[in-house]
Amino acid sequence: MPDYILVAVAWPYASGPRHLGHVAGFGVPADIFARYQRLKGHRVLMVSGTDEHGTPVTLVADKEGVSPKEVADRYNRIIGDDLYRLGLSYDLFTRTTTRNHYRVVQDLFKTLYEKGYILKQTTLGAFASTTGRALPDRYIEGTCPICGYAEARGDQCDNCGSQLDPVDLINPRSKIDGSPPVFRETEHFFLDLPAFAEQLAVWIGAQEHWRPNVRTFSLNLLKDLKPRAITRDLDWGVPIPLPEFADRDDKKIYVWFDAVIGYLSASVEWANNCGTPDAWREWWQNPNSRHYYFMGKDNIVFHTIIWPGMLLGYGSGGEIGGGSVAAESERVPLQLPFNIVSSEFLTMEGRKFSSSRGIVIYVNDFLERYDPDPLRYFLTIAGPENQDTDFTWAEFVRRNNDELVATWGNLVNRALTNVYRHFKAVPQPSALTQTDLRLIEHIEHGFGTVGDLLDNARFKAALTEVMRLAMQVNSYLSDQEPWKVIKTDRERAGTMLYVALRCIDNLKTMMTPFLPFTSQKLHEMLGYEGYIAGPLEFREYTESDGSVHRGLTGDYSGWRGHWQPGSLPAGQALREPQPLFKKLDEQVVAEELARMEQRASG
RNA sequence: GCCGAGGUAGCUCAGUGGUUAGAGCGAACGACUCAUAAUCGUUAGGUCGAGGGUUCAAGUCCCUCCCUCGGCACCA
Repeated sequence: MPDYILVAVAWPYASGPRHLGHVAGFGVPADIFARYQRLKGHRVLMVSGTDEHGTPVTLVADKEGVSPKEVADRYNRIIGDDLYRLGLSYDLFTRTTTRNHYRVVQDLFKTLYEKGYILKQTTLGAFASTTGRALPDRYIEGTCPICGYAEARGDQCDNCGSQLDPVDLINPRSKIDGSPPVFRETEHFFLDLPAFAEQLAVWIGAQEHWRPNVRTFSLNLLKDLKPRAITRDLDWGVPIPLPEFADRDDKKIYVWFDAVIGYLSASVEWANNCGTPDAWREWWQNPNSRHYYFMGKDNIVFHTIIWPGMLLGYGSGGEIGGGSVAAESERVPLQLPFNIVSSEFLTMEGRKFSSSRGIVIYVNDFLERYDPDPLRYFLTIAGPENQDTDFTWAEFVRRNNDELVATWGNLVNRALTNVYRHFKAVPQPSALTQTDLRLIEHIEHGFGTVGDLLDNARFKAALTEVMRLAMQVNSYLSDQEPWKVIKTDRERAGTMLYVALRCIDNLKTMMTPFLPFTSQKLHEMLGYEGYIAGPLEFREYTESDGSVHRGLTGDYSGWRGHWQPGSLPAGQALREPQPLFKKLDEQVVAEELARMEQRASG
């Protein structure tokens, strides 16, 4: 494996609080991966931020009578708090409204434009007759000209499935205020995707390590590539960096064009924040680095076609800056993605998440009442890794009580309680039996098997394997019965408990990517000092124009943990054991369902 | 309509052409009672959506059909 790994996490959209489906799709898997790779000793750069431009933010702002920036500020804070509380170990979680981001986005736009990959075309656009704002196709509804369905969307009829053009709708109206739209010609910039079709086909065709659905889906898209508009008639976005558009408030860069560039701009910002402005090049201009992107399946096209197309087009041209500027001949092209880890969707009690219908569990709401590690456990073991999966409260309670608490929590608790009661410290082992050695070896073997699964982004299988190992330690204890042996042979009982603790110490390391909070707690109970992994922190960053923004970051270089068998020192004093997890009352299910019903009807 | 994904034990899901199709949970029985009434062991439970085909061999590959879900590019 290479030394430099970029963990690029999809940017949550800042039009509202994020729900469990969002963090299940990209946040938790990405963090597990990043934490694991750091424990392996690799240089990991994990970046993301809130995606703050685009129509939905302006709609929320209009509705509340505030500016889009105020909406973005609010949800940037709420989402950042969510991610912090979930322990998502970003090297930088920033936002798309920074000067740095604008500068990098404009550089890419300009470079692509100068190289001829951005074309200007005139199209017919819809605008609200009331406010004059542009209406994306999705925000127009009317009667379907094909089947007569009265609530067809501007781009597609949900009834007959036909693809539509909003101009063809009968009796079209704005979904926002019901007024009829006006159609007029408008000029836009288009990314010339067909120019990259051949290169993309060769590249994607060679990515046999991608999840099959990602690869197949992307190859299919290539069959019919069209230039894609990368500007919008909107006042909220990154300005178009061409003289005739610089001061225009009615046309900005399309939110998705700027959002994917965030991976790069956040890396550049991170390097600046660290006082090493060229450090981002170790990931982006290093042919040996590997870039992993984490997202929900709805974002695949942006990460396998559009962003790679932009990167190919940019090549070694332009210079993003942030330090020394290399001569053009010495520039290295930007790295393409190595893997696109796309997840499916999480549904909620059998239904699609829907904020408007109250079928939703917001991350901040969830974390008010429950701990982050049980949620991380559930989202990993039962999350939408390969197919849509369903979140139900009954299943959450069961997974927590019958799996997490019963198997892993109880193993830790029973072992530590025994040791603490009789020894207060890691017992000094005497000669180890064949059984002892076999168990230790078997658990240590897990670093290989679990590690391989994590390298391949098979999080569910990896966690299942760790749980299986925990069961074997439980089995060992039940079989050896140190609590009986101690009455006649204190030395042998101490040895058994030493064996169990040594296995638990190793399982703790394997659990750390999945369950960082309780692993840290266990780390301390085992008598260690310092952080096995963490902590996260918020910092304020001031830019050249004086604007200040908050970033989620952390100094992860001080992590004590290593993805390898530990040598638990005999004699190390333990701290008094506490349960790692809380057992949840069955009543939680009824309470939470009632809460949801109330929200759905209210 | 087109494209794609799925349909495997009561539930949630693994399964890379090759013994008798697996795991966890649930169930039954037994053991243990150190531990958050947790744990450990044993057992039961499946014509792998239906029907054809290829093959020495099919849950796995091919075809047809049924059912569920997703995407279809100016929502992000």
